[in-house]
Amino acid sequence: MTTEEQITPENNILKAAKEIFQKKGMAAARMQEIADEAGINKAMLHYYYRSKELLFEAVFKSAFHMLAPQLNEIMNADTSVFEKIRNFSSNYISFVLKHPYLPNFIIQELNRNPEFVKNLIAEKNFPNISKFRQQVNNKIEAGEIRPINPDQLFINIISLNIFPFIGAPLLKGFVNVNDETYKQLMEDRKTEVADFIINAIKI
Amino acid sequence: MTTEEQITPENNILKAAKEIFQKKGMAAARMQEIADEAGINKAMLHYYYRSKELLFEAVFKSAFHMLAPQLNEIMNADTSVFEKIRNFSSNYISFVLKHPYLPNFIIQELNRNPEFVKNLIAEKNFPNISKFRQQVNNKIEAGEIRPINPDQLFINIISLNIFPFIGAPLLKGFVNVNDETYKQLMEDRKTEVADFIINAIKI
DNA sequence: ATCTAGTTTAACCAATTGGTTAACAAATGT
DNA sequence: ACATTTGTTAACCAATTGGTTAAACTAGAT
Repeated sequence: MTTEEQITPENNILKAAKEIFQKKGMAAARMQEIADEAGINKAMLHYYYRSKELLFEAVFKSAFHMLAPQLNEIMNADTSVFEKIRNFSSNYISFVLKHPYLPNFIIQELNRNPEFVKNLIAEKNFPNISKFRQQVNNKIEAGEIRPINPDQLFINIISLNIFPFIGAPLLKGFVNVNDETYKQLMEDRKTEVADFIINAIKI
Repeated sequence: MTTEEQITPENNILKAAKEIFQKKGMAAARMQEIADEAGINKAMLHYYYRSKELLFEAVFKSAFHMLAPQLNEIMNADTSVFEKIRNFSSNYISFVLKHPYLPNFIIQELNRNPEFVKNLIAEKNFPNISKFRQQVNNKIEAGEIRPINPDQLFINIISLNIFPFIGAPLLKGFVNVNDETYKQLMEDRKTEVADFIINAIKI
């Protein structure tokens, strides 16, 4: 009983808008282009979503809701720190390989409009890492992992999983590989990233 | 004898254009806004740089040349792998703390136009990591560090150093800290990141 | 059949944008 | 002193953009 994607005009528009907004960003996206992508008249966009700004917000929230709850679920799950690191890395890389434009879109638009994050925090499923923090501190006290600021560890986990996608064009140049080889590197990271992190903190 | 920043009209425009382009991106930046920032007439922008596209390219290359040579120098220096990791982390974080918009600007525009990277690769100072690769492989054979694909290690180094700046708005929300506290986290990373990486690979 | 509500379209509009132009001012050379 | 190049400005322009409108089409209700 997954949420069936109905083929309402709203969803059709949203899908087209996602495509264009995520590829070009808010400023460079054109309403006409979105209408073409959706195969409808431009006026329909304004009929269903009042303005470009509102359509963009709908797209952004939809995109964010695809990513954030996953993070939340994993971080608050009833599993060990190491399992969380493994699950998150594996799940996120798999997910992003299927939606390559998503992370860059979110990061970019949050940089463009940092206040936007306040809206997101207010929502119910906004990721909360307090449980993770506690678990890390417990492990440190138990002498099972090296002393580390849990926030820094969290930042490291996110960085290692997300940046390789956002920085793909640059990194492809640096390591000098073609798209296919780079994709294989990303596949490998599903397990490599977690191993790397766990090695870094395990005593 | 550092390259003195002359106060020619070209440099004045370039500085203003950097400010605006890096804050808003190519598409959202307005020529009038750049002119205002530079305190000159809009027509002057076209007098010194023919078009928005060319002005943007000048800004982009100038920005890239601030970052890439540093990477190249450190990676090709006559120092050990561990020293390179420490130097790079410390230098880069210090540098980016002074130029917070830079990494996001470069990453964003390379995603918008991935072919751009081909131009950059052709330039003389484009980072080359072959020496680093060789050093890592030697260390692995010598049994001093764990087996790891040098390219993956390189990607990890870059990710851990750069993403916390690009993803700052999001990460500030996740770890729930204010700007000042977050900046302190970044200061700490000058040494924490290198420690983390070295712990991950050292046997 | 016809009324009504929602849906769709083509034509239109005002504002903005990158870019040009032609006249004017300031140096620079002779 | 004069001419020529270089720098600067305000006014202008064509194209594009997000958004509107009024008329037409559809489908269900009566």
